[in-house]
Amino acid sequence: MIETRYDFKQIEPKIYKKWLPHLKIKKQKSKQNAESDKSLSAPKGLSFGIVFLMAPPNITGSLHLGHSLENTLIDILVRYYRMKGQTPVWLPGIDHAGIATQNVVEKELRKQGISRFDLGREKFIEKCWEWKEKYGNIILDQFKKLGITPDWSRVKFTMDKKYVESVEKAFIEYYDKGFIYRDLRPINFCPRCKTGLSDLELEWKPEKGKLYFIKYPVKNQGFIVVATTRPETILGDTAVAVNPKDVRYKNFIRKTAILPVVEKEIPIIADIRIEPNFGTGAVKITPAHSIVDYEISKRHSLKLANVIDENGKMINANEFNGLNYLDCREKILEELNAKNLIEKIEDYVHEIPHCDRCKTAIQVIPSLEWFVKMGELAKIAKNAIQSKQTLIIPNKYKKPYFDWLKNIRDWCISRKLWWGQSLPVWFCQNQTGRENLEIRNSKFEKKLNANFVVSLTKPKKCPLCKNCEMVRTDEVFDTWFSSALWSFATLYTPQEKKWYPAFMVSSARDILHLWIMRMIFSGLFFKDKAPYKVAFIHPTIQTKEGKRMSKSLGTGIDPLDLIEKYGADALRFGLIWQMSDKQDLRFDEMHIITGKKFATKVWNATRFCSMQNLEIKNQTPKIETEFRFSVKMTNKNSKLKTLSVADKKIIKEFNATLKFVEKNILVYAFAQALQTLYSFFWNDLCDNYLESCKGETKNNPKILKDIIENSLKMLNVFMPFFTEELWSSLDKKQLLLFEKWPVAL
RNA sequence: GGGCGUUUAGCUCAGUGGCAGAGCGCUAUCUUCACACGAUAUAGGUCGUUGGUUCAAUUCCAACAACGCCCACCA
Repeated sequence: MIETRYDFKQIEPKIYKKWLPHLKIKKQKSKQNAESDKSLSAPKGLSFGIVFLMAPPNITGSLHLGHSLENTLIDILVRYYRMKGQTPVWLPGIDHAGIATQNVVEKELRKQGISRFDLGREKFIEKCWEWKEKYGNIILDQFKKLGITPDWSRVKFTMDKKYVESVEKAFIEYYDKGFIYRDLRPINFCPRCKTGLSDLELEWKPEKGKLYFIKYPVKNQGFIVVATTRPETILGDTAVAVNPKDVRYKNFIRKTAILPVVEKEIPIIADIRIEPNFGTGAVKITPAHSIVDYEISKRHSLKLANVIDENGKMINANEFNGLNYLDCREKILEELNAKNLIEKIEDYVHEIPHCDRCKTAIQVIPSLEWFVKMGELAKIAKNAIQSKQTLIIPNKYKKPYFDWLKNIRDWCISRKLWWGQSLPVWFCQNQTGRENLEIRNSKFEKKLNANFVVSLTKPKKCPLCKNCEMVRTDEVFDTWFSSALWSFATLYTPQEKKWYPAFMVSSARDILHLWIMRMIFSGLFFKDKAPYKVAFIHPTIQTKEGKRMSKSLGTGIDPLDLIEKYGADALRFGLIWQMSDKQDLRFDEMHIITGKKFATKVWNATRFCSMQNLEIKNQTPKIETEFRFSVKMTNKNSKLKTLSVADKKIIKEFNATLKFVEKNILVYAFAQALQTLYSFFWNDLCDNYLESCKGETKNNPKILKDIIENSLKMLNVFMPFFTEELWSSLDKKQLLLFEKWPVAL
């Protein structure tokens, strides 16, 4: 007997407990798993095993709606394939998220008035582990509330011992194959986090400033005027550059300018990177404090003059030493003014990079860091998509993927953070390898690479000086270096190792480059196979007003609140209902209400059906037996007489719906599938057919039962909880989770 | 600066070379024995702007505009 009301708050947790023991993939059924069912149309030209990778959420806090959408859509596929008799394997996990987690833990400490430096490195890392234990579990619980069905016995964490080992091995393999080098070069440095950042971890914001036009004296030729926003970096200038085609400066090229204040001779060079139409068309080159200048300086073999340190203080700057760079700017301007070397000052708004995580303005300073050469890897990444080893869906994301690879820089993979996986690099204590690094010459690289060894374990004897106890570097990996290996580093056991490559991964588009692309070339580099066949990019969830959803802006919506209010089924319905292949999704709560109402509708229709059947049973038990054959009756030559016009109509409509839903699930058009199912159930089934069953019933009652039960099976992949509950109310022995996907009637 | 996307009912969005659709909201009626989280009926749109192709354009093409996102970073 079916209850009159469905109480999701009570029932959802109860149902999840029923599923839980069955989510563990015990044994891979040898041939049955991959490619067994030919009717499953894989994307053209692909054969596949049904392995899904969860994009491991950061342990920084709780989940957001993007996670809910992403994992709901994978769950739909997983449930679908499971009902199709496959053994889908969905591998869950969480990410240690180096800089992000370090920052939230620091924030927590700041509330108590302490910094990580007060605590010390070791204690701080302990705090991070405590954080991980707490929030890692919270996140997993949140997923369970959403009703998703990964194999929870295989949760991986990017700082698991085995995982870290894979990361170290990958570094060593890259290093041995010549893909990794160490270099002193300007990097984006966050003065607050005290670490370097990659280009992808910056946030650009406009800021009001001044553009100073400064006269640099040229030997025997008067002046050349350069425009700059940062006069203090004059101290680090090693050249003035103009565009080779710029006729105004034709006679200045290869001449010598006198650097003001410093009174040093610097060359005037020609480089195509200089834009003639901006400023004066002449640019001061400060290789140590500008990434673009550094690139120019490399082409012209210029020296690196480091004049600002990690704290924004002046160094190697004589009388200016120790000054904050802004104070230094004032002094320099005073001096230039005294010498009448300032032509003019204009107001100027320009984009300043900030730390993506803590929003502090970035300083560009030279630092010794580790880099991965991207040339070859970019080719691998490009080829994987071009050769269709991996499909990016929707197709439109291929273009940004390729564009990014065109002008790719080498990847800085070291971070000077505390929370993370440290590099397997051991330093000799008797050779610093750091002398005279400002001078770029043939000995430069030798010296740079003369004082360390790359090794998984500590060398017993220092191979360099034969004498010291080597010390492991305290540098850690960029989190993305580690998560780039996610597709195979999570496979610990021999059985798990067979699950490479996976079938599918899904993410929002903001990590297409950070994660998706890097995972693709990493997989191909280390395992010779692309890590998955399908990278599905789902829309980014915005507020209803089209604003970014973010906790700090107060525009975020907690999925748990919605589950509390409407239930997980309704949340899943609402998210999928709104999902299109557009790049954004403006989230509106009303669609969740629609989901909630729909669940009630289905609940009541099923209840009506079961009451009808009960009546039949009680009154005329013989009819029921007769109707058992009804499914077959629809075949051409069978007793069509027992079917009414309405019966035939609803069967036809059901079959069309089934076909459409299945087709759309397989092309990731989940919203279309769900909307079709919705209107079939509500309009065709409830409004028309079911109404026609009332009164003097000429319809075949078995048809109603069949259609409702088969609809529940289809609905189950979208809204698993209440459909499962209904199923058990219908006295079914087996969980709906394991029922077979319906076939046409 | 380069690229991408969006623009259809009050709101969030489907959709189509030939009477414009859904959900929510609104209005009216109905507590009829599955469901008021319901039923029935109604109102609401020159389908961003301007041109072009076509017998016919909301749909195809071009330009423009607004909004959003990504990439670059010009000192």
